[in-house]
Amino acid sequence: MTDETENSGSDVAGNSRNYGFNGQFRYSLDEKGRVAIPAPFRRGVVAADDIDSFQLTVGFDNALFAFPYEYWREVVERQINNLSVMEARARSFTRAIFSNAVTCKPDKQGRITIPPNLRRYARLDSEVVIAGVYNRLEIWAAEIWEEYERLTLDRFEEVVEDFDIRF
Amino acid sequence: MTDETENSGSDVAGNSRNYGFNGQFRYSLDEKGRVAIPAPFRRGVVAADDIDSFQLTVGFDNALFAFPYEYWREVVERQINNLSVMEARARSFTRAIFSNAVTCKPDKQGRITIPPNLRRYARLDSEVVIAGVYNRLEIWAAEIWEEYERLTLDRFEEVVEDFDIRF
DNA sequence: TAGAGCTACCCACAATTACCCACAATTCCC
DNA sequence: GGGAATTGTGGGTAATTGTGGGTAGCTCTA
Repeated sequence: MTDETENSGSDVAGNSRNYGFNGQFRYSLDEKGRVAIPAPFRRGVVAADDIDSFQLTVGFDNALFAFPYEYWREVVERQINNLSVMEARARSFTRAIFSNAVTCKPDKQGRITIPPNLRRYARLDSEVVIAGVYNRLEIWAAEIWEEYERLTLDRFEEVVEDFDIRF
Repeated sequence: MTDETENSGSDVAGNSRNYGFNGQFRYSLDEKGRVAIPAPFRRGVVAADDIDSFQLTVGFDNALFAFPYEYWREVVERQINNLSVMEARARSFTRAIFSNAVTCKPDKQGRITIPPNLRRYARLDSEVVIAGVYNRLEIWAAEIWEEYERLTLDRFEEVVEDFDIRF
Protein backbone atom coordinates (compact mmCIF):
# COMPACT_ATOMS: atom_id res chain seq x y z
CA MET A 1 0.00 0.00 0.00
CA THR A 2 1.20 3.49 -0.75
CA ASP A 3 0.63 6.26 1.68
CA GLU A 4 -0.52 9.40 -0.08
CA THR A 5 -4.17 8.58 -0.49
CA GLU A 6 -4.50 6.14 2.31
CA ASN A 7 -7.12 3.55 2.11
CA SER A 8 -10.40 3.93 3.82
CA GLY A 9 -13.64 2.16 3.55
CA SER A 10 -16.47 0.60 5.38
CA ASP A 11 -16.65 -3.04 6.20
CA VAL A 12 -20.39 -2.90 5.98
CA ALA A 13 -19.93 -3.40 2.26
CA GLY A 14 -19.37 -7.04 3.03
CA ASN A 15 -22.81 -7.26 4.47
CA SER A 16 -25.53 -8.53 2.18
CA ARG A 17 -27.77 -5.72 3.37
CA ASN A 18 -25.09 -3.31 2.34
CA TYR A 19 -26.48 -0.14 0.85
CA GLY A 20 -23.82 1.09 -1.47
CA PHE A 21 -20.09 0.87 -1.95
CA ASN A 22 -18.05 3.61 -0.40
CA GLY A 23 -14.53 4.68 0.41
CA GLN A 24 -11.47 5.24 -1.72
CA PHE A 25 -8.43 3.02 -2.02
CA ARG A 26 -5.09 3.43 -3.67
CA TYR A 27 -3.31 0.45 -5.20
CA SER A 28 -0.53 -0.29 -7.58
CA LEU A 29 -1.15 -1.98 -10.87
CA ASP A 30 1.47 -4.71 -11.20
CA GLU A 31 3.41 -5.82 -14.25
CA LYS A 32 0.81 -8.38 -15.12
CA GLY A 33 -1.95 -5.80 -15.18
CA ARG A 34 -3.45 -6.93 -11.91
CA VAL A 35 -5.03 -4.70 -9.31
CA ALA A 36 -6.51 -5.53 -5.92
CA ILE A 37 -10.19 -5.21 -5.27
CA PRO A 38 -10.62 -3.38 -1.96
CA ALA A 39 -11.08 -5.98 0.71
CA PRO A 40 -14.42 -4.64 1.92
CA PHE A 41 -15.87 -5.09 -1.56
CA ARG A 42 -14.76 -8.63 -2.14
CA ARG A 43 -17.51 -10.29 -0.22
CA GLY A 44 -21.16 -9.66 -0.75
CA VAL A 45 -20.98 -9.64 -4.51
CA VAL A 46 -21.86 -13.27 -4.75
CA ALA A 47 -25.08 -14.02 -6.54
CA ALA A 48 -25.06 -17.65 -7.49
CA ASP A 49 -22.36 -19.50 -5.66
CA ASP A 50 -19.83 -19.71 -8.46
CA ILE A 51 -20.47 -16.21 -9.74
CA ASP A 52 -18.78 -13.73 -7.46
CA SER A 53 -17.66 -11.66 -10.36
CA PHE A 54 -17.60 -8.06 -11.40
CA GLN A 55 -18.52 -6.69 -14.76
CA LEU A 56 -15.85 -4.24 -15.76
CA THR A 57 -16.67 -1.67 -18.43
CA VAL A 58 -15.77 1.73 -19.77
CA GLY A 59 -17.40 4.44 -17.71
CA PHE A 60 -17.50 8.21 -17.53
CA ASP A 61 -14.73 10.74 -16.94
CA ASN A 62 -11.99 8.38 -18.06
CA ALA A 63 -12.76 5.90 -15.37
CA LEU A 64 -13.70 2.26 -15.54
CA PHE A 65 -16.90 1.10 -13.91
CA ALA A 66 -17.19 -2.24 -12.20
CA PHE A 67 -20.60 -3.56 -11.28
CA PRO A 68 -21.46 -6.64 -9.30
CA TYR A 69 -22.26 -9.16 -11.97
CA GLU A 70 -25.81 -9.76 -10.88
CA TYR A 71 -26.56 -6.05 -10.97
CA TRP A 72 -25.05 -5.74 -14.42
CA ARG A 73 -27.22 -8.57 -15.62
CA GLU A 74 -30.31 -6.66 -14.55
CA VAL A 75 -29.21 -3.49 -16.30
CA VAL A 76 -28.65 -5.42 -19.49
CA GLU A 77 -31.96 -7.20 -19.29
CA ARG A 78 -34.02 -4.15 -18.49
CA GLN A 79 -32.37 -1.58 -20.70
CA ILE A 80 -29.91 -2.83 -23.26
CA ASN A 81 -31.77 -5.95 -24.28
CA ASN A 82 -34.40 -4.15 -26.29
CA LEU A 83 -32.20 -1.93 -28.38
CA SER A 84 -32.57 -2.65 -32.08
CA VAL A 85 -29.69 -3.94 -34.19
CA MET A 86 -31.20 -2.08 -37.09
CA GLU A 87 -30.40 1.30 -35.64
CA ALA A 88 -26.85 2.50 -36.17
CA ARG A 89 -26.57 4.44 -32.92
CA ALA A 90 -27.88 1.56 -30.92
CA ARG A 91 -25.36 -0.74 -32.52
CA SER A 92 -22.60 1.65 -31.78
CA PHE A 93 -23.65 1.86 -28.16
CA THR A 94 -24.06 -1.86 -27.69
CA ARG A 95 -20.67 -2.45 -29.25
CA ALA A 96 -18.96 0.07 -27.05
CA ILE A 97 -20.48 -1.35 -23.90
CA PHE A 98 -19.87 -5.01 -24.62
CA SER A 99 -16.66 -5.06 -26.58
CA ASN A 100 -15.07 -2.93 -23.89
CA ALA A 101 -16.26 -5.08 -21.08
CA VAL A 102 -14.95 -8.05 -19.20
CA THR A 103 -16.51 -10.29 -16.66
CA CYS A 104 -13.79 -10.75 -14.14
CA LYS A 105 -13.55 -12.95 -11.12
CA PRO A 106 -11.03 -11.98 -8.46
CA ASP A 107 -8.21 -14.46 -7.89
CA LYS A 108 -7.44 -16.03 -4.53
CA GLN A 109 -5.70 -12.83 -3.47
CA GLY A 110 -8.66 -10.70 -4.44
CA ARG A 111 -7.13 -9.19 -7.56
CA ILE A 112 -8.53 -8.77 -11.05
CA THR A 113 -6.63 -8.47 -14.29
CA ILE A 114 -7.50 -5.41 -16.33
CA PRO A 115 -7.26 -6.06 -20.06
CA PRO A 116 -5.10 -3.76 -22.21
CA ASN A 117 -7.90 -1.97 -24.00
CA LEU A 118 -9.46 -0.92 -20.71
CA ARG A 119 -6.08 0.09 -19.30
CA ARG A 120 -5.67 2.30 -22.31
CA TYR A 121 -9.12 3.83 -22.02
CA ALA A 122 -8.59 4.80 -18.40
CA ARG A 123 -4.93 5.69 -18.93
CA LEU A 124 -3.84 3.39 -16.14
CA ASP A 125 -0.15 2.89 -15.69
CA SER A 126 0.99 2.04 -12.20
CA GLU A 127 -0.93 3.95 -9.56
CA VAL A 128 -4.63 3.36 -9.37
CA VAL A 129 -7.48 4.62 -7.23
CA ILE A 130 -10.54 2.50 -6.68
CA ALA A 131 -13.55 4.36 -5.38
CA GLY A 132 -16.76 2.90 -4.06
CA VAL A 133 -19.66 4.87 -5.57
CA TYR A 134 -23.03 3.54 -4.46
CA ASN A 135 -23.80 0.75 -6.92
CA ARG A 136 -20.42 0.53 -8.60
CA LEU A 137 -16.69 0.65 -8.19
CA GLU A 138 -14.75 3.15 -10.20
CA ILE A 139 -11.19 2.56 -11.26
CA TRP A 140 -9.13 5.66 -11.97
CA ALA A 141 -5.58 6.49 -12.85
CA ALA A 142 -4.36 7.98 -9.58
CA GLU A 143 -3.24 11.27 -11.09
CA ILE A 144 -6.50 11.83 -12.90
CA TRP A 145 -8.44 11.03 -9.76
CA GLU A 146 -6.48 13.48 -7.69
CA GLU A 147 -6.86 16.22 -10.25
CA TYR A 148 -10.57 15.56 -10.47
CA GLU A 149 -11.05 15.62 -6.73
CA ARG A 150 -9.07 18.80 -6.40
CA LEU A 151 -11.30 20.49 -8.94
CA THR A 152 -14.65 19.24 -7.77
CA LEU A 153 -14.50 18.88 -4.03
CA ASP A 154 -14.25 22.64 -3.59
CA ARG A 155 -17.54 23.05 -5.33
CA PHE A 156 -19.28 20.39 -3.37
CA GLU A 157 -21.67 22.76 -1.64
CA GLU A 158 -22.73 24.46 -4.86
CA VAL A 159 -23.45 21.14 -6.45
CA VAL A 160 -25.59 19.95 -3.57
CA GLU A 161 -27.63 23.10 -3.94
CA ASP A 162 -28.14 22.44 -7.66
CA PHE A 163 -29.64 19.10 -6.96
CA ASP A 164 -31.60 20.25 -3.96
CA ILE A 165 -30.59 17.32 -1.86
CA ARG A 166 -32.19 17.28 1.64
CA PHE A 167 -30.20 15.40 4.18
CA MET B 1 -0.85 -12.90 -30.83
CA THR B 2 -0.09 -9.35 -31.82
CA ASP B 3 0.27 -6.65 -29.26
CA GLU B 4 -1.48 -3.46 -30.26
CA THR B 5 -5.05 -4.38 -29.45
CA GLU B 6 -4.24 -7.13 -27.09
CA ASN B 7 -6.79 -9.65 -26.22
CA SER B 8 -9.23 -9.26 -23.46
CA GLY B 9 -12.20 -11.26 -22.48
CA SER B 10 -13.87 -13.01 -19.72
CA ASP B 11 -13.66 -16.67 -19.01
CA VAL B 12 -17.07 -16.57 -17.46
CA ALA B 13 -18.38 -16.33 -20.99
CA GLY B 14 -17.86 -20.05 -21.12
CA ASN B 15 -20.30 -20.46 -18.33
CA SER B 16 -23.79 -21.48 -19.27
CA ARG B 17 -25.15 -18.75 -17.05
CA ASN B 18 -23.15 -16.29 -19.02
CA TYR B 19 -25.05 -13.18 -19.91
CA GLY B 20 -23.74 -12.05 -23.25
CA PHE B 21 -20.49 -12.15 -25.15
CA ASN B 22 -18.03 -9.42 -24.34
CA GLY B 23 -14.45 -8.36 -24.77
CA GLN B 24 -12.35 -7.76 -27.84
CA PHE B 25 -9.65 -9.97 -29.30
CA ARG B 26 -7.11 -9.47 -32.03
CA TYR B 27 -6.03 -12.37 -34.20
CA SER B 28 -4.28 -13.00 -37.44
CA LEU B 29 -6.04 -14.56 -40.36
CA ASP B 30 -3.73 -17.27 -41.70
CA GLU B 31 -3.00 -18.24 -45.28
CA LYS B 32 -5.78 -20.76 -45.27
CA GLY B 33 -8.36 -18.20 -44.25
CA ARG B 34 -8.64 -19.47 -40.71
CA VAL B 35 -9.15 -17.36 -37.63
CA ALA B 36 -9.33 -18.31 -33.97
CA ILE B 37 -12.54 -18.04 -32.03
CA PRO B 38 -11.76 -16.33 -28.72
CA ALA B 39 -11.24 -19.04 -26.15
CA PRO B 40 -13.91 -17.76 -23.75
CA PHE B 41 -16.52 -18.09 -26.49
CA ARG B 42 -15.71 -21.62 -27.52
CA ARG B 43 -17.51 -23.31 -24.72
CA GLY B 44 -21.11 -22.70 -23.83
CA VAL B 45 -22.31 -22.46 -27.40
CA VAL B 46 -23.28 -26.09 -27.46
CA ALA B 47 -26.95 -26.74 -27.95
CA ALA B 48 -27.33 -30.34 -28.98
CA ASP B 49 -24.13 -32.18 -28.38
CA ASP B 50 -22.99 -32.25 -31.98
CA ILE B 51 -24.00 -28.67 -32.63
CA ASP B 52 -21.36 -26.42 -31.15
CA SER B 53 -21.36 -24.28 -34.22
CA PHE B 54 -21.65 -20.67 -35.15
CA GLN B 55 -23.73 -19.21 -37.90
CA LEU B 56 -21.56 -16.77 -39.77
CA THR B 57 -23.23 -14.11 -41.91
CA VAL B 58 -22.81 -10.68 -43.36
CA GLY B 59 -23.53 -8.07 -40.72
CA PHE B 60 -23.63 -4.31 -40.39
CA ASP B 61 -20.85 -1.78 -40.71
CA ASN B 62 -18.63 -4.01 -42.81
CA ALA B 63 -18.41 -6.62 -40.14
CA LEU B 64 -19.36 -10.27 -40.09
CA PHE B 65 -21.78 -11.49 -37.47
CA ALA B 66 -21.50 -14.88 -35.89
CA PHE B 67 -24.35 -16.24 -33.81
CA PRO B 68 -24.46 -19.37 -31.72
CA TYR B 69 -26.25 -21.80 -33.97
CA GLU B 70 -29.13 -22.41 -31.65
CA TYR B 71 -29.80 -18.71 -31.28
CA TRP B 72 -29.69 -18.26 -35.03
CA ARG B 73 -32.20 -21.03 -35.46
CA GLU B 74 -34.62 -19.22 -33.18
CA VAL B 75 -34.24 -15.93 -35.01
CA VAL B 76 -34.95 -17.63 -38.30
CA GLU B 77 -37.99 -19.41 -36.98
CA ARG B 78 -39.51 -16.48 -35.19
CA GLN B 79 -38.76 -13.67 -37.59
CA ILE B 80 -37.35 -14.51 -40.95
CA ASN B 81 -39.78 -17.33 -41.40
CA ASN B 82 -42.72 -15.00 -41.84
CA LEU B 83 -41.23 -12.69 -44.39
CA SER B 84 -43.15 -12.86 -47.64
CA VAL B 85 -41.58 -14.14 -50.86
CA MET B 86 -43.88 -11.77 -52.65
CA GLU B 87 -42.13 -8.70 -51.39
CA ALA B 88 -39.02 -7.71 -53.29
CA ARG B 89 -37.23 -6.18 -50.32
CA ALA B 90 -37.90 -9.21 -48.21
CA ARG B 91 -36.57 -11.49 -50.93
CA SER B 92 -33.47 -9.41 -51.26
CA PHE B 93 -32.89 -9.46 -47.53
CA THR B 94 -33.48 -13.17 -47.20
CA ARG B 95 -31.17 -13.89 -50.09
CA ALA B 96 -28.37 -11.76 -48.71
CA ILE B 97 -28.62 -13.27 -45.28
CA PHE B 98 -28.72 -16.88 -46.37
CA SER B 99 -26.58 -17.01 -49.46
CA ASN B 100 -23.79 -15.30 -47.57
CA ALA B 101 -24.01 -17.48 -44.55
CA VAL B 102 -22.06 -20.48 -43.38
CA THR B 103 -22.58 -22.78 -40.50
CA CYS B 104 -19.13 -23.32 -39.18
CA LYS B 105 -17.82 -25.57 -36.51
CA PRO B 106 -14.49 -24.68 -34.91
CA ASP B 107 -11.67 -27.16 -35.47
CA LYS B 108 -9.76 -28.83 -32.67
CA GLN B 109 -7.74 -25.65 -32.19
CA GLY B 110 -10.84 -23.50 -31.98
CA ARG B 111 -10.53 -21.91 -35.40
CA ILE B 112 -13.08 -21.39 -38.14
CA THR B 113 -12.45 -20.99 -41.83
CA ILE B 114 -13.96 -17.88 -43.34
CA PRO B 115 -15.05 -18.38 -46.96
CA PRO B 116 -13.76 -15.98 -49.62
CA ASN B 117 -17.00 -14.15 -50.21
CA LEU B 118 -17.27 -13.22 -46.55
CA ARG B 119 -13.60 -12.28 -46.41
CA ARG B 120 -14.23 -9.94 -49.29
CA TYR B 121 -17.33 -8.45 -47.74
CA ALA B 122 -15.55 -7.59 -44.51
CA ARG B 123 -12.30 -6.66 -46.26
CA LEU B 124 -10.33 -9.05 -44.14
CA ASP B 125 -6.72 -9.54 -45.02
CA SER B 126 -4.42 -10.51 -42.20
CA GLU B 127 -5.27 -8.70 -38.99
CA VAL B 128 -8.69 -9.32 -37.53
CA VAL B 129 -10.58 -8.17 -34.47
CA ILE B 130 -13.28 -10.30 -32.95
CA ALA B 131 -15.62 -8.50 -30.60
CA GLY B 132 -18.17 -9.99 -28.28
CA VAL B 133 -21.38 -7.96 -28.59
CA TYR B 134 -24.07 -9.37 -26.34
CA ASN B 135 -25.72 -12.07 -28.43
CA ARG B 136 -23.20 -12.24 -31.26
CA LEU B 137 -19.57 -12.13 -32.24
CA GLU B 138 -18.45 -9.55 -34.72
CA ILE B 139 -15.50 -10.09 -37.02
CA TRP B 140 -13.78 -6.96 -38.28
CA ALA B 141 -10.76 -6.06 -40.31
CA ALA B 142 -8.44 -4.71 -37.63
CA GLU B 143 -7.89 -1.34 -39.27
CA ILE B 144 -11.57 -0.71 -39.81
CA TRP B 145 -12.30 -1.67 -36.23
CA GLU B 146 -9.72 0.70 -34.86
CA GLU B 147 -11.00 3.55 -36.94
CA TYR B 148 -14.54 2.81 -35.84
CA GLU B 149 -13.63 2.63 -32.18
CA ARG B 150 -11.65 5.82 -32.38
CA LEU B 151 -14.69 7.59 -33.73
CA THR B 152 -17.28 6.16 -31.39
CA LEU B 153 -15.58 5.62 -28.07
CA ASP B 154 -15.00 9.34 -27.61
CA ARG B 155 -18.71 9.95 -27.93
CA PHE B 156 -19.57 7.23 -25.51
CA GLU B 157 -20.91 9.55 -22.84
CA GLU B 158 -23.19 11.41 -25.23
CA VAL B 159 -24.62 8.19 -26.49
CA VAL B 160 -25.38 6.87 -23.03
CA GLU B 161 -27.25 10.09 -22.35
CA ASP B 162 -29.22 9.79 -25.57
CA PHE B 163 -30.42 6.35 -24.71
CA ASP B 164 -31.06 7.38 -21.15
CA ILE B 165 -29.33 4.37 -19.73
CA ARG B 166 -29.36 4.30 -15.91
CA PHE B 167 -26.62 2.37 -14.28
C1' DT C 1 -9.53 -43.19 -64.29
C1' DA C 2 -5.61 -40.44 -63.03
C1' DG C 3 -4.15 -36.20 -61.50
C1' DA C 4 -4.48 -31.53 -59.59
C1' DG C 5 -6.40 -28.58 -56.35
C1' DC C 6 -8.82 -27.92 -52.25
C1' DT C 7 -10.59 -28.75 -47.70
C1' DA C 8 -11.01 -30.82 -43.21
C1' DC C 9 -8.61 -32.72 -39.60
C1' DC C 10 -4.54 -33.58 -36.83
C1' DC C 11 0.00 -32.72 -34.58
C1' DA C 12 3.41 -29.67 -32.61
C1' DC C 13 5.38 -25.81 -30.33
C1' DA C 14 5.99 -21.16 -28.44
C1' DA C 15 3.92 -17.60 -25.85
C1' DT C 16 0.74 -16.17 -22.74
C1' DT C 17 -2.29 -16.60 -18.97
C1' DA C 18 -4.45 -18.37 -14.77
C1' DC C 19 -3.73 -20.25 -10.55
C1' DC C 20 -1.20 -21.02 -6.44
C1' DC C 21 2.25 -20.12 -2.84
C1' DA C 22 4.94 -17.00 -0.05
C1' DC C 23 5.97 -13.07 2.70
C1' DA C 24 5.94 -8.46 4.60
C1' DA C 25 3.15 -4.83 6.21
C1' DT C 26 -0.86 -3.41 8.24
C1' DT C 27 -4.93 -3.83 10.94
C1' DC C 28 -7.87 -5.89 14.29
C1' DC C 29 -9.03 -7.43 18.80
C1' DC C 30 -8.61 -8.81 23.42
C1' DG D 1 0.44 -3.36 23.95
C1' DG D 2 1.05 -7.67 21.72
C1' DG D 3 -0.36 -11.64 19.18
C1' DA D 4 -3.33 -13.17 15.45
C1' DA D 5 -5.64 -12.43 11.43
C1' DT D 6 -6.15 -9.81 7.29
C1' DT D 7 -4.37 -7.47 3.37
C1' DG D 8 -1.23 -5.92 -0.47
C1' DT D 9 2.27 -7.40 -3.62
C1' DG D 10 5.69 -10.29 -5.94
C1' DG D 11 6.85 -14.31 -8.28
C1' DG D 12 6.77 -19.51 -10.07
C1' DT D 13 4.57 -23.24 -12.48
C1' DA D 14 1.21 -25.77 -14.88
C1' DA D 15 -2.32 -25.29 -18.13
C1' DT D 16 -4.31 -22.84 -21.81
C1' DT D 17 -4.16 -20.48 -26.04
C1' DG D 18 -2.54 -18.79 -30.69
C1' DT D 19 -0.44 -20.11 -34.87
C1' DG D 20 2.11 -22.78 -38.34
C1' DG D 21 2.29 -26.67 -41.00
C1' DG D 22 1.43 -31.70 -42.67
C1' DT D 23 -1.45 -35.36 -44.50
C1' DA D 24 -5.33 -37.86 -45.89
C1' DG D 25 -9.55 -37.66 -48.28
C1' DC D 26 -12.65 -35.40 -51.27
C1' DT D 27 -14.08 -33.03 -55.62
C1' DC D 28 -13.69 -31.56 -60.12
C1' DT D 29 -11.67 -31.85 -64.62
C1' DA D 30 -9.48 -33.66 -68.52
